[in-house]
Amino acid sequence: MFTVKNKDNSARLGEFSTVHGVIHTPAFMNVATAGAIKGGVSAYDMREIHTQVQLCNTYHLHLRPGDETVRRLGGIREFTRWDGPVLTDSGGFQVFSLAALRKITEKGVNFSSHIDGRKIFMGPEESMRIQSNLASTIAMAFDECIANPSTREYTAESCDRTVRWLYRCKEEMSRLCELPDTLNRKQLLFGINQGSTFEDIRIENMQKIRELNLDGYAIGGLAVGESAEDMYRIIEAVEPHMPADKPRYLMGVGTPENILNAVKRGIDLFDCVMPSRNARHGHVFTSEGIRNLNNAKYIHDDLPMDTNCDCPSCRRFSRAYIHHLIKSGEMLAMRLTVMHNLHFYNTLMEQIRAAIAENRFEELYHSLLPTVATRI
RNA sequence: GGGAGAGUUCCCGAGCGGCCAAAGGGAACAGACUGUAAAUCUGUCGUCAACGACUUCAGUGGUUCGAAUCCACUCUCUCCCA
Repeated sequence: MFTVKNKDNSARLGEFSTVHGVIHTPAFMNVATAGAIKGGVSAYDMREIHTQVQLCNTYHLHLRPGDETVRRLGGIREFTRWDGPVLTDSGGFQVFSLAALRKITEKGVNFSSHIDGRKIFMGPEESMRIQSNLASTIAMAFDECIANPSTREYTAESCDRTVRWLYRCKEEMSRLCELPDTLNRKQLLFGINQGSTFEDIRIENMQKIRELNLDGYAIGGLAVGESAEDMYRIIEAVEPHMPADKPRYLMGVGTPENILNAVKRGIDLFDCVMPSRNARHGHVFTSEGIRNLNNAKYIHDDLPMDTNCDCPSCRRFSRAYIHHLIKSGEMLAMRLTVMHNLHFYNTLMEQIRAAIAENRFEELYHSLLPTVATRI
């Protein structure tokens, strides 16, 4: 059940009620691909950094430890001890990112496992069954994330196939939710819009998939190499065709700047690997801009990573200490920077929500934009 | 005192007459990262007025058209025997 509480121009403040809790939107979902946020952040840390939703991956958990295993252990929420909402990605992105190891047919995709090279098949039905076993709050449709650039012909052909897959996803999900021993019989299903950078294909695709009346809609296949302008252009083109009463999720995006721009254009949900991955690599997002804590200039810097931050890391530790931990290869460095970056993203979303509630989103947008992408 | 071996660019370590400013690591410095095959990857790493020039392979002297590589002596270190 999704309700829009307030609209500030196109920016929306929403409440998304699920069986596993309410998600206040706009929200950033914290990526825990294999059931944990990389960098040593567990479910009990996630409350401290204001996480609302955990995102896990169908493909990874299917390979290891196996979705049947997760099911026997009570589902992904019980398994990871994260009691809030969980969104599972369908494995569709792996169709794209493991491109060298796969073959796509109408039925589905043959992958080569990145772990041991063994052949695995995944189609819409397999993806739904796995996600049903994982018992996430929200399942994503099995799609093909089209590479950029792609030809018009290939894009059209792939989108049509993804729509056919979507029908199969919905049917299989409905069937699974009817089964008495299904762990989450209220599992939600989101459809995914594709169409590369072709506005007309994007719109046509959106019109087709909204007919299925799914629980939410995602825009996929962006932030895969196209310019930010192209990305915003596509969002602007598609957004008017997305149901107003359903959550809208921009998959895999992005930088704080991207998020501000997407919220401004009516997007409610985000996820991205960037805050956690960049943190592991020493880059932290702060209220003053982006810092690279690898840099020698932090050797004697006794201030916290972000002087305006009250995350567990900034409340206690200095840039100099974290710089030293990075240089020494201490895993604590990653934990502290990852927690900070996710806290930064999660509280950025809180600021955005507060601003929309008070009809001052534009103001926030203009005050944040100049610093958020600056390297310091 | 006798014998054996070794000294290479910040460190470790290859090279054993020309293709050597010198492999490969490490360290250091910088950069990338957008539904995570990523605690990963890339670049720089003797000096300079830099598509070229200059100074380097413990030191000094020599052999050679040409030496980090061969010879002599010196210094330093390691090991073995007394």
